[in-house]
Amino acid sequence: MNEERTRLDRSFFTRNDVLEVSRNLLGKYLVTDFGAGRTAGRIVEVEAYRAPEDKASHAYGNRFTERTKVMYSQGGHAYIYLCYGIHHLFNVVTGAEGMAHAVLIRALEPAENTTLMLRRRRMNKMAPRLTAGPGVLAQAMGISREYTGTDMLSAQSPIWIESRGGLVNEEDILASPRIGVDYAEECAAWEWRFFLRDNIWVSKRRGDEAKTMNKLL
DNA sequence: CGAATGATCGGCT
DNA sequence: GCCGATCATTCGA
Repeated sequence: MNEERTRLDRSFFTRNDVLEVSRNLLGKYLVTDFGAGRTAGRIVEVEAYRAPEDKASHAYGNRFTERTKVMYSQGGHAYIYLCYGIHHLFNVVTGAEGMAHAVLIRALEPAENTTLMLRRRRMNKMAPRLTAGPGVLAQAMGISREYTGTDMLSAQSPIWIESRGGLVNEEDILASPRIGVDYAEECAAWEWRFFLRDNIWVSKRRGDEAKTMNKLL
């Protein structure tokens, strides 16, 4: 098995098709190193947010505020914000500068230094709740909103994404509506959540999983 | 300046 | 399954 580690290059992120970038992120590795030890996880669940027409996106209608300005930067930057006053959600900015597309990373399969990840989550043993969900995976990886705007293509970035050689088969990628965007009217039905089939680290929420499986199989 | 609202989670029933 | 936590952000007065 080819296990060569290669950081994704700028052109991976600057592509305009955020749905394609989202699917391509499955199977890649999110890595952090803040000096106290490196942690890594394989990306198994993502959601695409496509500005400006996507009502679920913070940049819907090209809304530009202090928080969302990061979304307009060049692909490869990190957009991190606080959700429900508690959880830090990590997104990858994609597209050219000026396009506010983003991919929310929703779940990871722990891959490296699970000891440190468990400690950050104040957990004693391995369980899906370590990294199955956007808020908990950020906590496990040590990611907080102070890193929003970080260019992950910069050599000194403490957060980056790399390939470790394994490929994902297209038929192992399932799709469903995105989680928690019921307010987004017609956009709420768009099946822009992508996840790996039969992977125990994919987040469990709502009963839409079985329906999606039947529909796609 | 005040009020409403989340791209959620985990504990409790 | 339901519900409370908890606060940055946003928008309107």
